[in-house]
Amino acid sequence: MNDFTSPQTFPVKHIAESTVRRLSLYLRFLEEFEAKGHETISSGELAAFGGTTSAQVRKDLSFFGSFGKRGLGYSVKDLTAAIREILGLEHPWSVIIVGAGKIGAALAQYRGFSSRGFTVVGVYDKEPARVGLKLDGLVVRPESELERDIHRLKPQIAVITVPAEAAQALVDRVTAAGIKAVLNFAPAPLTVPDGVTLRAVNMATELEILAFTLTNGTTV
Amino acid sequence: MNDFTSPQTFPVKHIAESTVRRLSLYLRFLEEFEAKGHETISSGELAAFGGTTSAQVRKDLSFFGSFGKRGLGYSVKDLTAAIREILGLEHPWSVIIVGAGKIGAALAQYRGFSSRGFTVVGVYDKEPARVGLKLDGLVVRPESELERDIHRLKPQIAVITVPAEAAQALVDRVTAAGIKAVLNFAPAPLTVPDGVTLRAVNMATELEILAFTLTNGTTV
DNA sequence: GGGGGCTTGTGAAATCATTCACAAGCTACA
DNA sequence: TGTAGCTTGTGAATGATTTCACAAGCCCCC
Ligand SMILES: NC(=O)c1ccc[n+]([C@@H]2O[C@H](COP(=O)([O-])OP(=O)(O)OC[C@H]3O[C@@H](n4cnc5c(N)ncnc54)[C@H](O)[C@@H]3O)[C@@H](O)[C@H]2O)c1
Ligand SMILES: NC(=O)c1ccc[n+]([C@@H]2O[C@H](COP(=O)([O-])OP(=O)(O)OC[C@H]3O[C@@H](n4cnc5c(N)ncnc54)[C@H](O)[C@@H]3O)[C@@H](O)[C@H]2O)c1
Repeated sequence: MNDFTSPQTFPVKHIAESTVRRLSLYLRFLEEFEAKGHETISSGELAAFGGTTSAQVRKDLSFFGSFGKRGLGYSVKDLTAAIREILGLEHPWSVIIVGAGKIGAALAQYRGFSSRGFTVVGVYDKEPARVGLKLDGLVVRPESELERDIHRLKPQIAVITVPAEAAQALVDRVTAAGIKAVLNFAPAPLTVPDGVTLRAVNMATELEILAFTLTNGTTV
Repeated sequence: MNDFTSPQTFPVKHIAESTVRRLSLYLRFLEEFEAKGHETISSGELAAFGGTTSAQVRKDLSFFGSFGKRGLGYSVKDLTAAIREILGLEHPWSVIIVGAGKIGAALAQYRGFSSRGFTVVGVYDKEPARVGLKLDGLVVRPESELERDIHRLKPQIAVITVPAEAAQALVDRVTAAGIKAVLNFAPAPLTVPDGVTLRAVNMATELEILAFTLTNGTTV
Protein backbone atom coordinates (compact mmCIF):
# COMPACT_ATOMS: atom_id res chain seq x y z
CA MET A 1 0.00 0.00 0.00
CA ASN A 2 1.45 3.33 -1.01
CA ASP A 3 1.45 6.45 1.04
CA PHE A 4 0.47 9.36 -1.15
CA THR A 5 0.56 12.25 1.21
CA SER A 6 2.56 14.78 -0.75
CA PRO A 7 2.03 16.19 -4.24
CA GLN A 8 4.06 14.09 -6.59
CA THR A 9 4.18 12.26 -9.87
CA PHE A 10 2.59 8.85 -9.95
CA PRO A 11 4.54 5.72 -10.70
CA VAL A 12 3.58 4.89 -14.25
CA LYS A 13 4.36 1.69 -16.08
CA HIS A 14 1.88 1.64 -18.87
CA ILE A 15 -1.67 2.71 -18.33
CA ALA A 16 -4.36 1.60 -20.76
CA GLU A 17 -6.30 4.28 -22.54
CA SER A 18 -9.51 2.67 -21.32
CA THR A 19 -8.38 3.27 -17.76
CA VAL A 20 -7.63 6.95 -18.38
CA ARG A 21 -10.97 7.40 -20.12
CA ARG A 22 -12.78 5.92 -17.13
CA LEU A 23 -10.84 8.09 -14.69
CA SER A 24 -12.09 11.11 -16.60
CA LEU A 25 -15.64 9.80 -16.20
CA TYR A 26 -15.20 9.08 -12.49
CA LEU A 27 -14.00 12.64 -12.06
CA ARG A 28 -17.19 13.99 -13.59
CA PHE A 29 -19.35 11.88 -11.26
CA LEU A 30 -17.28 12.83 -8.26
CA GLU A 31 -17.81 16.49 -9.02
CA GLU A 32 -21.57 15.93 -9.17
CA PHE A 33 -21.39 14.02 -5.93
CA GLU A 34 -19.40 16.78 -4.30
CA ALA A 35 -21.92 19.36 -5.48
CA LYS A 36 -24.66 17.32 -3.85
CA GLY A 37 -22.77 17.48 -0.57
CA HIS A 38 -21.86 13.79 -0.27
CA GLU A 39 -18.73 13.15 1.72
CA THR A 40 -17.87 9.60 0.73
CA ILE A 41 -18.53 7.30 -2.19
CA SER A 42 -17.93 3.57 -2.66
CA SER A 43 -16.45 1.90 -5.72
CA GLY A 44 -19.87 0.35 -6.32
CA GLU A 45 -21.66 3.69 -6.45
CA LEU A 46 -19.02 5.12 -8.76
CA ALA A 47 -19.33 2.06 -10.97
CA ALA A 48 -23.12 2.35 -11.18
CA PHE A 49 -22.80 5.82 -12.71
CA GLY A 50 -20.16 4.81 -15.18
CA GLY A 51 -21.76 1.60 -16.34
CA THR A 52 -18.85 -0.46 -15.12
CA THR A 53 -18.11 -2.69 -12.12
CA SER A 54 -16.78 -1.94 -8.68
CA ALA A 55 -13.79 -4.19 -9.31
CA GLN A 56 -12.98 -2.18 -12.41
CA VAL A 57 -13.06 1.07 -10.46
CA ARG A 58 -10.79 -0.28 -7.76
CA LYS A 59 -8.38 -1.78 -10.28
CA ASP A 60 -8.22 1.49 -12.23
CA LEU A 61 -7.32 3.39 -9.09
CA SER A 62 -4.90 0.74 -7.87
CA PHE A 63 -2.50 1.53 -10.72
CA PHE A 64 -1.86 4.88 -9.09
CA GLY A 65 -2.01 4.14 -5.40
CA SER A 66 -4.51 3.56 -2.68
CA PHE A 67 -7.05 6.26 -2.04
CA GLY A 68 -9.89 4.72 -0.07
CA LYS A 69 -10.65 3.48 3.41
CA ARG A 70 -11.71 -0.13 3.81
CA GLY A 71 -15.21 -0.45 5.12
CA LEU A 72 -15.94 3.16 4.25
CA GLY A 73 -15.19 3.96 0.65
CA TYR A 74 -13.49 7.03 -0.74
CA SER A 75 -13.55 10.59 0.46
CA VAL A 76 -15.20 12.43 -2.40
CA LYS A 77 -12.98 15.42 -1.88
CA ASP A 78 -9.73 13.50 -1.68
CA LEU A 79 -10.49 11.19 -4.57
CA THR A 80 -11.47 14.16 -6.74
CA ALA A 81 -8.15 15.79 -5.96
CA ALA A 82 -6.25 12.56 -6.56
CA ILE A 83 -7.81 11.94 -9.97
CA ARG A 84 -7.31 15.55 -11.00
CA GLU A 85 -3.67 15.14 -10.15
CA ILE A 86 -3.38 11.78 -11.93
CA LEU A 87 -4.89 13.27 -15.08
CA GLY A 88 -2.63 16.30 -14.87
CA LEU A 89 -5.43 18.78 -14.30
CA GLU A 90 -3.92 20.46 -11.28
CA HIS A 91 -2.56 23.19 -13.47
CA PRO A 92 -4.39 24.69 -16.45
CA TRP A 93 -3.54 23.83 -20.04
CA SER A 94 -3.47 26.28 -22.91
CA VAL A 95 -5.17 25.31 -26.14
CA ILE A 96 -5.26 26.83 -29.59
CA ILE A 97 -7.96 26.08 -32.13
CA VAL A 98 -6.91 26.04 -35.76
CA GLY A 99 -9.87 26.66 -38.08
CA ALA A 100 -12.66 29.01 -36.98
CA GLY A 101 -15.39 27.35 -39.02
CA LYS A 102 -18.57 25.82 -37.68
CA ILE A 103 -17.02 23.22 -35.43
CA GLY A 104 -14.00 25.34 -34.48
CA ALA A 105 -16.28 28.18 -33.41
CA ALA A 106 -18.48 25.82 -31.40
CA LEU A 107 -15.44 24.42 -29.57
CA ALA A 108 -13.95 27.88 -28.98
CA GLN A 109 -17.13 28.89 -27.16
CA TYR A 110 -17.59 25.60 -25.33
CA ARG A 111 -17.67 26.21 -21.60
CA GLY A 112 -17.10 22.53 -20.85
CA PHE A 113 -13.43 23.03 -21.68
CA SER A 114 -12.64 26.09 -19.61
CA SER A 115 -14.56 24.69 -16.66
CA ARG A 116 -12.14 21.77 -16.64
CA GLY A 117 -8.93 23.71 -16.85
CA PHE A 118 -8.42 24.00 -20.58
CA THR A 119 -8.05 27.62 -21.62
CA VAL A 120 -8.43 28.53 -25.26
CA VAL A 121 -5.78 31.16 -25.89
CA GLY A 122 -6.14 31.51 -29.63
CA VAL A 123 -8.38 30.74 -32.60
CA TYR A 124 -7.01 30.94 -36.14
CA ASP A 125 -8.38 31.06 -39.65
CA LYS A 126 -7.04 31.91 -43.05
CA GLU A 127 -10.22 33.53 -44.41
CA PRO A 128 -10.10 37.31 -44.11
CA ALA A 129 -13.86 37.21 -43.64
CA ARG A 130 -13.46 35.21 -40.43
CA VAL A 131 -10.41 36.93 -39.00
CA GLY A 132 -11.51 39.51 -36.46
CA LEU A 133 -14.72 37.69 -35.62
CA LYS A 134 -15.48 37.70 -31.89
CA LEU A 135 -16.13 34.33 -30.30
CA ASP A 136 -17.10 34.73 -26.68
CA GLY A 137 -14.34 37.19 -25.90
CA LEU A 138 -11.75 35.62 -28.20
CA VAL A 139 -10.94 37.30 -31.49
CA VAL A 140 -10.16 35.07 -34.48
CA ARG A 141 -6.59 35.70 -35.59
CA PRO A 142 -4.98 35.24 -38.97
CA GLU A 143 -3.38 31.89 -39.48
CA SER A 144 -0.15 33.68 -40.42
CA GLU A 145 0.29 34.58 -36.75
CA LEU A 146 0.28 30.93 -35.62
CA GLU A 147 4.02 30.51 -35.14
CA ARG A 148 4.51 33.86 -33.49
CA ASP A 149 1.65 33.24 -31.06
CA ILE A 150 2.80 29.74 -30.21
CA HIS A 151 6.23 31.04 -29.33
CA ARG A 152 4.73 33.81 -27.28
CA LEU A 153 1.87 32.03 -25.48
CA LYS A 154 3.37 28.54 -25.35
CA PRO A 155 0.11 26.59 -25.64
CA GLN A 156 0.62 22.84 -25.24
CA ILE A 157 -2.41 21.59 -27.16
CA ALA A 158 -3.74 22.33 -30.66
CA VAL A 159 -7.23 21.43 -31.81
CA ILE A 160 -7.43 20.99 -35.57
CA THR A 161 -10.75 22.00 -37.15
CA VAL A 162 -9.81 22.80 -40.73
CA PRO A 163 -10.85 20.85 -43.84
CA ALA A 164 -9.12 17.49 -44.20
CA GLU A 165 -6.88 18.65 -47.07
CA ALA A 166 -5.38 21.43 -44.96
CA ALA A 167 -4.94 19.44 -41.77
CA GLN A 168 -1.50 17.83 -42.24
CA ALA A 169 0.19 21.06 -43.29
CA LEU A 170 -1.14 22.86 -40.24
CA VAL A 171 -0.18 20.05 -37.88
CA ASP A 172 3.33 20.20 -39.30
CA ARG A 173 3.44 23.92 -38.61
CA VAL A 174 2.11 23.84 -35.05
CA THR A 175 4.29 20.92 -34.02
CA ALA A 176 7.35 22.59 -35.53
CA ALA A 177 6.47 25.65 -33.44
CA GLY A 178 6.36 23.62 -30.21
CA ILE A 179 2.87 22.15 -29.79
CA LYS A 180 3.11 18.85 -27.92
CA ALA A 181 -0.41 17.42 -28.31
CA VAL A 182 -2.96 17.51 -31.10
CA LEU A 183 -6.68 16.79 -31.10
CA ASN A 184 -7.80 16.28 -34.67
CA PHE A 185 -11.39 16.67 -35.87
CA ALA A 186 -10.60 16.50 -39.58
CA PRO A 187 -11.31 13.12 -41.16
CA ALA A 188 -7.73 12.67 -42.35
CA PRO A 189 -5.01 10.35 -41.04
CA LEU A 190 -2.30 12.63 -39.67
CA THR A 191 1.28 12.00 -38.69
CA VAL A 192 3.15 13.89 -36.00
CA PRO A 193 6.83 13.97 -35.01
CA ASP A 194 8.09 11.73 -32.22
CA GLY A 195 7.25 13.06 -28.81
CA VAL A 196 3.99 14.63 -29.92
CA THR A 197 0.70 13.03 -28.93
CA LEU A 198 -2.10 12.78 -31.44
CA ARG A 199 -5.73 11.91 -30.90
CA ALA A 200 -8.58 11.95 -33.38
CA VAL A 201 -12.30 12.45 -32.94
CA ASN A 202 -14.20 11.08 -35.87
CA MET A 203 -17.89 11.70 -35.74
CA ALA A 204 -18.73 9.87 -38.94
CA THR A 205 -17.12 6.77 -37.43
CA GLU A 206 -19.33 7.10 -34.35
CA LEU A 207 -22.42 7.12 -36.55
CA GLU A 208 -21.07 4.19 -38.53
CA ILE A 209 -20.62 2.16 -35.35
CA LEU A 210 -24.28 2.89 -34.58
CA ALA A 211 -25.23 1.82 -38.10
CA PHE A 212 -23.28 -1.42 -37.66
CA THR A 213 -25.05 -2.15 -34.41
CA LEU A 214 -28.46 -1.37 -35.87
CA THR A 215 -27.73 -3.59 -38.85
CA ASN A 216 -26.20 -6.53 -37.06
CA GLY A 217 -28.48 -6.64 -34.08
CA THR A 218 -25.74 -7.60 -31.67
CA THR A 219 -24.04 -5.24 -29.36
CA VAL A 220 -20.65 -4.54 -30.89
CA MET B 1 -13.45 -19.67 -47.35
CA ASN B 2 -16.90 -18.23 -47.67
CA ASP B 3 -18.65 -17.41 -50.88
CA PHE B 4 -20.20 -13.99 -50.56
CA THR B 5 -21.80 -13.51 -53.88
CA SER B 6 -25.25 -12.31 -52.89
CA PRO B 7 -26.33 -9.42 -50.71
CA GLN B 8 -26.94 -10.77 -47.26
CA THR B 9 -26.38 -10.33 -43.59
CA PHE B 10 -23.01 -11.37 -42.28
CA PRO B 11 -22.55 -14.12 -39.73
CA VAL B 12 -21.92 -12.26 -36.51
CA LYS B 13 -20.78 -13.77 -33.26
CA HIS B 14 -19.48 -10.85 -31.35
CA ILE B 15 -17.41 -8.20 -33.06
CA ALA B 16 -15.15 -5.93 -31.03
CA GLU B 17 -15.79 -2.23 -31.22
CA SER B 18 -12.15 -1.72 -32.13
CA THR B 19 -12.70 -3.86 -35.22
CA VAL B 20 -15.75 -1.86 -36.33
CA ARG B 21 -13.90 1.39 -35.76
CA ARG B 22 -11.03 0.19 -37.96
CA LEU B 23 -13.40 -0.98 -40.68
CA SER B 24 -14.78 2.55 -40.80
CA LEU B 25 -11.24 3.84 -41.22
CA TYR B 26 -10.41 1.31 -43.93
CA LEU B 27 -13.49 2.42 -45.78
CA ARG B 28 -12.30 6.01 -45.79
CA PHE B 29 -8.90 4.99 -47.18
CA LEU B 30 -10.46 2.74 -49.76
CA GLU B 31 -12.57 5.62 -51.01
CA GLU B 32 -9.46 7.76 -51.37
CA PHE B 33 -7.74 4.92 -53.17
CA GLU B 34 -10.68 4.46 -55.50
CA ALA B 35 -10.70 8.20 -56.26
CA LYS B 36 -7.02 7.92 -57.22
CA GLY B 37 -7.91 5.17 -59.69
CA HIS B 38 -6.18 2.26 -57.95
CA GLU B 39 -7.71 -1.12 -58.69
CA THR B 40 -6.25 -3.26 -55.94
CA ILE B 41 -4.82 -2.75 -52.49
CA SER B 42 -2.96 -5.10 -50.16
CA SER B 43 -3.56 -5.50 -46.45
CA GLY B 44 -0.13 -3.94 -45.88
CA GLU B 45 -0.99 -0.78 -47.78
CA LEU B 46 -4.30 -0.45 -45.97
CA ALA B 47 -2.50 -0.97 -42.67
CA ALA B 48 0.06 1.73 -43.43
CA PHE B 49 -2.69 4.33 -43.74
CA GLY B 50 -4.46 3.28 -40.60
CA GLY B 51 -1.43 2.97 -38.37
CA THR B 52 -2.02 -0.71 -37.83
CA THR B 53 -0.57 -3.98 -39.12
CA SER B 54 -1.40 -6.09 -42.14
CA ALA B 55 -2.29 -9.01 -39.89
CA GLN B 56 -4.77 -6.81 -38.08
CA VAL B 57 -6.42 -5.80 -41.33
CA ARG B 58 -6.75 -9.38 -42.48
CA LYS B 59 -8.02 -10.54 -39.11
CA ASP B 60 -10.62 -7.77 -39.00
CA LEU B 61 -11.93 -8.77 -42.40
CA SER B 62 -11.78 -12.49 -41.65
CA PHE B 63 -14.60 -12.12 -39.11
CA PHE B 64 -16.93 -11.36 -41.99
CA GLY B 65 -15.67 -13.54 -44.78
CA SER B 66 -12.92 -13.63 -47.32
CA PHE B 67 -12.66 -10.74 -49.70
CA GLY B 68 -9.19 -10.85 -51.21
CA LYS B 69 -7.19 -12.82 -53.72
CA ARG B 70 -4.01 -14.50 -52.52
CA GLY B 71 -0.97 -13.13 -54.26
CA LEU B 72 -2.89 -10.08 -55.43
CA GLY B 73 -4.62 -8.29 -52.60
CA TYR B 74 -8.12 -6.83 -52.52
CA SER B 75 -10.14 -5.29 -55.30
CA VAL B 76 -10.64 -1.74 -54.10
CA LYS B 77 -14.12 -1.64 -55.56
CA ASP B 78 -15.25 -4.96 -54.10
CA LEU B 79 -13.75 -4.40 -50.69
CA THR B 80 -15.33 -0.95 -50.52
CA ALA B 81 -18.70 -2.48 -51.27
CA ALA B 82 -18.15 -5.31 -48.79
CA ILE B 83 -17.24 -2.99 -45.92
CA ARG B 84 -20.12 -0.66 -46.72
CA GLU B 85 -22.40 -3.65 -46.47
CA ILE B 86 -20.80 -4.93 -43.26
CA LEU B 87 -21.23 -1.53 -41.65
CA GLY B 88 -24.80 -1.31 -42.85
CA LEU B 89 -24.22 1.66 -45.12
CA GLU B 90 -25.86 0.18 -48.20
CA HIS B 91 -29.04 2.01 -47.40
CA PRO B 92 -29.22 5.53 -45.99
CA TRP B 93 -30.00 6.26 -42.35
CA SER B 94 -32.19 9.06 -41.10
CA VAL B 95 -30.95 11.17 -38.25
CA ILE B 96 -32.54 13.81 -36.06
CA ILE B 97 -30.57 16.35 -34.08
CA VAL B 98 -32.04 17.43 -30.76
CA GLY B 99 -30.70 20.82 -29.69
CA ALA B 100 -29.94 23.47 -32.30
CA GLY B 101 -27.25 25.23 -30.31
CA LYS B 102 -23.65 25.72 -31.33
CA ILE B 103 -22.68 22.09 -31.65
CA GLY B 104 -26.07 20.94 -32.92
CA ALA B 105 -26.02 23.54 -35.67
CA ALA B 106 -22.47 22.58 -36.66
CA LEU B 107 -23.46 18.92 -36.91
CA ALA B 108 -26.65 19.71 -38.82
CA GLN B 109 -24.62 21.45 -41.49
CA TYR B 110 -21.78 18.93 -41.52
CA ARG B 111 -21.35 17.48 -44.97
CA GLY B 112 -19.28 14.58 -43.71
CA PHE B 113 -22.49 12.93 -42.52
CA SER B 114 -24.63 13.22 -45.62
CA SER B 115 -21.73 12.19 -47.83
CA ARG B 116 -21.64 8.89 -45.95
CA GLY B 117 -25.31 8.08 -46.09
CA PHE B 118 -26.61 9.76 -42.95
CA THR B 119 -29.41 12.17 -43.76
CA VAL B 120 -30.44 14.72 -41.20
CA VAL B 121 -34.23 14.88 -41.42
CA GLY B 122 -34.93 17.15 -38.49
CA VAL B 123 -33.35 19.59 -36.04
CA TYR B 124 -35.19 20.55 -32.86
CA ASP B 125 -34.95 23.21 -30.19
CA LYS B 126 -37.17 24.53 -27.46
CA GLU B 127 -36.12 28.17 -27.71
CA PRO B 128 -38.58 30.19 -29.80
CA ALA B 129 -35.63 32.31 -30.91
CA ARG B 130 -34.02 29.31 -32.58
CA VAL B 131 -37.10 27.68 -34.03
CA GLY B 132 -37.44 28.65 -37.66
CA LEU B 133 -33.72 29.23 -38.13
CA LYS B 134 -32.43 27.89 -41.45
CA LEU B 135 -29.47 25.53 -41.27
CA ASP B 136 -28.29 24.63 -44.72
CA GLY B 137 -31.77 23.95 -46.08
CA LEU B 138 -33.13 22.49 -42.84
CA VAL B 139 -35.45 24.55 -40.71
CA VAL B 140 -35.19 24.21 -36.93
CA ARG B 141 -38.45 22.83 -35.58
CA PRO B 142 -40.03 23.17 -32.15
CA GLU B 143 -39.15 20.43 -29.76
CA SER B 144 -42.88 19.85 -29.20
CA GLU B 145 -43.05 18.30 -32.69
CA LEU B 146 -40.49 15.60 -31.85
CA GLU B 147 -42.88 12.71 -31.29
CA ARG B 148 -45.09 13.54 -34.25
CA ASP B 149 -42.09 13.84 -36.58
CA ILE B 150 -40.49 10.63 -35.35
CA HIS B 151 -43.72 8.75 -36.05
CA ARG B 152 -43.98 10.36 -39.46
CA LEU B 153 -40.37 10.26 -40.68
CA LYS B 154 -39.20 7.18 -38.78
CA PRO B 155 -35.60 8.28 -38.21
CA GLN B 156 -33.46 5.56 -36.64
CA ILE B 157 -30.80 7.70 -35.00
CA ALA B 158 -30.99 10.69 -32.65
CA VAL B 159 -28.05 12.98 -31.92
CA ILE B 160 -28.36 14.70 -28.55
CA THR B 161 -26.87 18.20 -28.36
CA VAL B 162 -28.79 19.83 -25.53
CA PRO B 163 -27.38 20.86 -22.14
CA ALA B 164 -26.56 17.95 -19.83
CA GLU B 165 -29.53 18.60 -17.52
CA ALA B 166 -32.02 18.23 -20.38
CA ALA B 167 -30.44 15.20 -22.03
CA GLN B 168 -32.03 12.28 -20.17
CA ALA B 169 -35.58 13.61 -20.52
CA LEU B 170 -35.14 14.03 -24.26
CA VAL B 171 -33.57 10.61 -24.68
CA ASP B 172 -36.55 9.13 -22.87
CA ARG B 173 -38.89 10.90 -25.24
CA VAL B 174 -37.15 9.99 -28.49
CA THR B 175 -36.68 6.36 -27.51
CA ALA B 176 -40.32 6.11 -26.44
CA ALA B 177 -41.23 7.43 -29.87
CA GLY B 178 -39.21 4.76 -31.65
CA ILE B 179 -35.59 5.92 -31.99
CA LYS B 180 -33.26 2.91 -31.92
CA ALA B 181 -29.83 4.51 -31.59
CA VAL B 182 -28.55 7.57 -29.77
CA LEU B 183 -25.33 9.54 -30.16
CA ASN B 184 -24.89 11.71 -27.09
CA PHE B 185 -22.71 14.84 -26.98
CA ALA B 186 -23.91 16.05 -23.59
CA PRO B 187 -21.53 15.29 -20.73
CA ALA B 188 -24.13 13.30 -18.79
CA PRO B 189 -24.41 9.55 -18.23
CA LEU B 190 -27.59 8.48 -19.98
CA THR B 191 -29.65 5.33 -19.78
CA VAL B 192 -31.70 3.92 -22.62
CA PRO B 193 -34.27 1.12 -22.77
CA ASP B 194 -33.22 -2.38 -23.78
CA GLY B 195 -32.81 -2.72 -27.50
CA VAL B 196 -31.61 0.85 -27.97
CA THR B 197 -27.94 1.53 -28.67
CA LEU B 198 -26.21 4.40 -26.99
CA ARG B 199 -22.85 5.96 -27.74
CA ALA B 200 -21.27 9.03 -26.22
CA VAL B 201 -18.76 11.50 -27.60
CA ASN B 202 -17.04 13.35 -24.82
CA MET B 203 -14.68 16.03 -25.96
CA ALA B 204 -13.52 17.05 -22.52
CA THR B 205 -12.42 13.46 -21.97
CA GLU B 206 -10.39 13.56 -25.16
CA LEU B 207 -8.55 16.64 -23.91
CA GLU B 208 -8.06 15.01 -20.53
CA ILE B 209 -6.44 11.98 -22.13
CA LEU B 210 -4.06 14.37 -23.86
CA ALA B 211 -3.37 16.08 -20.54
CA PHE B 212 -2.64 12.71 -18.94
CA THR B 213 -0.20 11.83 -21.68
CA LEU B 214 1.52 15.20 -21.48
CA THR B 215 1.80 14.89 -17.72
CA ASN B 216 2.91 11.30 -17.49
CA GLY B 217 5.27 11.24 -20.41
CA THR B 218 4.41 7.73 -21.43
CA THR B 219 2.11 6.84 -24.21
CA VAL B 220 -1.19 5.89 -22.58
C1' DG C 1 -12.44 -4.65 23.76
C1' DG C 2 -14.44 -7.75 20.59
C1' DG C 3 -17.51 -9.03 16.83
C1' DG C 4 -20.45 -7.93 12.78
C1' DG C 5 -20.91 -5.76 8.61
C1' DC C 6 -18.93 -3.29 5.00
C1' DT C 7 -15.54 -1.99 1.58
C1' DT C 8 -10.93 -1.69 -0.18
C1' DG C 9 -6.75 -3.45 -2.59
C1' DT C 10 -4.83 -7.01 -5.20
C1' DG C 11 -2.94 -11.49 -6.88
C1' DA C 12 -4.83 -15.12 -9.77
C1' DA C 13 -8.01 -16.59 -13.28
C1' DA C 14 -10.66 -15.76 -17.16
C1' DT C 15 -11.73 -13.38 -21.10
C1' DC C 16 -10.72 -10.62 -25.00
C1' DA C 17 -7.65 -8.60 -28.67
C1' DT C 18 -3.50 -8.56 -31.31
C1' DT C 19 0.41 -10.59 -33.40
C1' DC C 20 2.84 -14.46 -35.33
C1' DA C 21 3.80 -17.65 -38.63
C1' DC C 22 2.81 -20.46 -42.31
C1' DA C 23 0.02 -23.32 -45.62
C1' DA C 24 -2.78 -22.35 -49.45
C1' DG C 25 -3.69 -19.99 -53.59
C1' DC C 26 -3.16 -16.62 -57.23
C1' DT C 27 -0.42 -14.47 -61.28
C1' DA C 28 3.27 -14.17 -64.38
C1' DC C 29 6.29 -15.98 -67.14
C1' DA C 30 9.41 -19.28 -69.18
C1' DT D 1 3.16 -27.28 -67.35
C1' DG D 2 6.12 -25.87 -63.68
C1' DT D 3 8.21 -22.75 -60.75
C1' DA D 4 9.09 -18.12 -58.50
C1' DG D 5 7.23 -14.46 -56.06
C1' DC D 6 3.54 -12.44 -53.75
C1' DT D 7 -0.40 -12.02 -50.56
C1' DT D 8 -4.33 -13.90 -48.24
C1' DG D 9 -6.74 -16.42 -44.47
C1' DT D 10 -6.38 -18.42 -40.14
C1' DG D 11 -5.18 -21.45 -36.12
C1' DA D 12 -1.98 -20.92 -32.33
C1' DA D 13 0.73 -18.00 -29.32
C1' DT D 14 1.20 -14.00 -27.02
C1' DG D 15 -0.21 -9.95 -24.74
C1' DA D 16 -3.66 -6.90 -22.56
C1' DT D 17 -7.69 -6.04 -19.96
C1' DT D 18 -11.36 -7.36 -17.09
C1' DT D 19 -13.40 -10.09 -13.62
C1' DC D 20 -13.15 -12.98 -9.60
C1' DA D 21 -12.50 -13.87 -5.00
C1' DC D 22 -10.80 -13.07 -0.68
C1' DA D 23 -7.63 -11.37 3.05
C1' DA D 24 -6.97 -7.09 5.33
C1' DG D 25 -8.71 -3.04 7.44
C1' DC D 26 -12.00 0.30 9.20
C1' DC D 27 -16.21 1.81 11.79
C1' DC D 28 -19.88 1.13 14.85
C1' DC D 29 -22.13 -0.68 18.49
C1' DC D 30 -22.82 -3.72 22.14
N1 LIG E 1 -19.15 20.65 -38.71
C1 LIG E 1 -19.10 19.52 -38.03
O1 LIG E 1 -20.04 19.20 -37.32
C2 LIG E 1 -17.93 18.61 -38.09
C3 LIG E 1 -17.99 17.42 -37.39
C4 LIG E 1 -16.88 16.57 -37.41
C5 LIG E 1 -15.77 16.91 -38.11
N2 LIG E 1 -15.70 18.06 -38.79
C6 LIG E 1 -14.48 18.36 -39.50
O2 LIG E 1 -13.93 19.55 -38.97
C7 LIG E 1 -13.33 20.31 -39.99
C8 LIG E 1 -14.00 21.65 -40.07
O3 LIG E 1 -15.38 21.48 -40.32
P1 LIG E 1 -16.37 22.68 -40.35
O4 LIG E 1 -17.72 22.14 -40.53
O5 LIG E 1 -16.11 23.58 -39.20
O6 LIG E 1 -15.94 23.39 -41.72
P2 LIG E 1 -15.91 24.92 -42.07
O7 LIG E 1 -15.67 25.04 -43.52
O8 LIG E 1 -17.05 25.61 -41.42
O9 LIG E 1 -14.60 25.44 -41.31
C9 LIG E 1 -13.30 25.21 -41.74
C10 LIG E 1 -12.53 26.49 -41.47
O10 LIG E 1 -11.15 26.25 -41.66
C11 LIG E 1 -10.62 27.40 -42.30
N3 LIG E 1 -9.36 27.06 -42.96
C12 LIG E 1 -9.16 26.42 -44.12
N4 LIG E 1 -7.85 26.34 -44.38
C13 LIG E 1 -7.21 26.92 -43.36
C14 LIG E 1 -5.85 27.15 -43.07
N5 LIG E 1 -4.88 26.75 -43.88
N6 LIG E 1 -5.55 27.80 -41.93
C15 LIG E 1 -6.53 28.21 -41.10
N7 LIG E 1 -7.83 28.03 -41.33
C16 LIG E 1 -8.16 27.39 -42.46
C17 LIG E 1 -11.69 27.85 -43.24
O11 LIG E 1 -11.51 29.22 -43.60
C18 LIG E 1 -12.94 27.62 -42.41
O12 LIG E 1 -13.29 28.76 -41.66
C19 LIG E 1 -13.49 19.51 -41.26
O13 LIG E 1 -12.33 18.74 -41.45
C20 LIG E 1 -14.67 18.62 -40.95
O14 LIG E 1 -14.60 17.44 -41.70
C21 LIG E 1 -16.78 18.93 -38.78
N1 LIG F 1 -20.12 23.54 -28.06
C1 LIG F 1 -19.27 22.52 -28.07
O1 LIG F 1 -18.24 22.59 -28.70
C2 LIG F 1 -19.59 21.25 -27.35
C3 LIG F 1 -18.66 20.25 -27.35
C4 LIG F 1 -18.93 19.04 -26.70
C5 LIG F 1 -20.11 18.88 -26.07
N2 LIG F 1 -21.00 19.86 -26.03
C6 LIG F 1 -22.27 19.60 -25.33
O2 LIG F 1 -23.30 19.68 -26.25
C7 LIG F 1 -24.46 20.25 -25.64
C8 LIG F 1 -24.84 21.50 -26.37
O3 LIG F 1 -23.75 22.40 -26.34
P1 LIG F 1 -23.81 23.78 -27.11
O4 LIG F 1 -22.49 24.40 -26.96
O5 LIG F 1 -24.33 23.57 -28.47
O6 LIG F 1 -24.85 24.58 -26.21
P2 LIG F 1 -25.95 25.62 -26.67
O7 LIG F 1 -26.46 26.26 -25.45
O8 LIG F 1 -25.41 26.46 -27.77
O9 LIG F 1 -27.07 24.71 -27.30
C9 LIG F 1 -27.99 23.95 -26.56
C10 LIG F 1 -29.33 24.08 -27.26
O10 LIG F 1 -30.24 23.16 -26.70
C11 LIG F 1 -31.50 23.80 -26.61
N3 LIG F 1 -32.34 23.12 -25.65
C12 LIG F 1 -32.30 23.19 -24.29
N4 LIG F 1 -33.27 22.42 -23.76
C13 LIG F 1 -33.91 21.84 -24.79
C14 LIG F 1 -35.01 20.96 -24.88
N5 LIG F 1 -35.61 20.48 -23.79
N6 LIG F 1 -35.42 20.59 -26.10
C15 LIG F 1 -34.82 21.06 -27.20
N7 LIG F 1 -33.77 21.88 -27.19
C16 LIG F 1 -33.34 22.30 -25.98
C17 LIG F 1 -31.18 25.22 -26.23
O11 LIG F 1 -32.26 26.07 -26.58
C18 LIG F 1 -29.94 25.49 -27.08
O12 LIG F 1 -30.26 26.02 -28.34
C19 LIG F 1 -24.08 20.49 -24.20
O13 LIG F 1 -24.46 19.39 -23.42
C20 LIG F 1 -22.58 20.59 -24.24
O14 LIG F 1 -22.00 20.21 -23.03
C21 LIG F 1 -20.79 21.06 -26.68
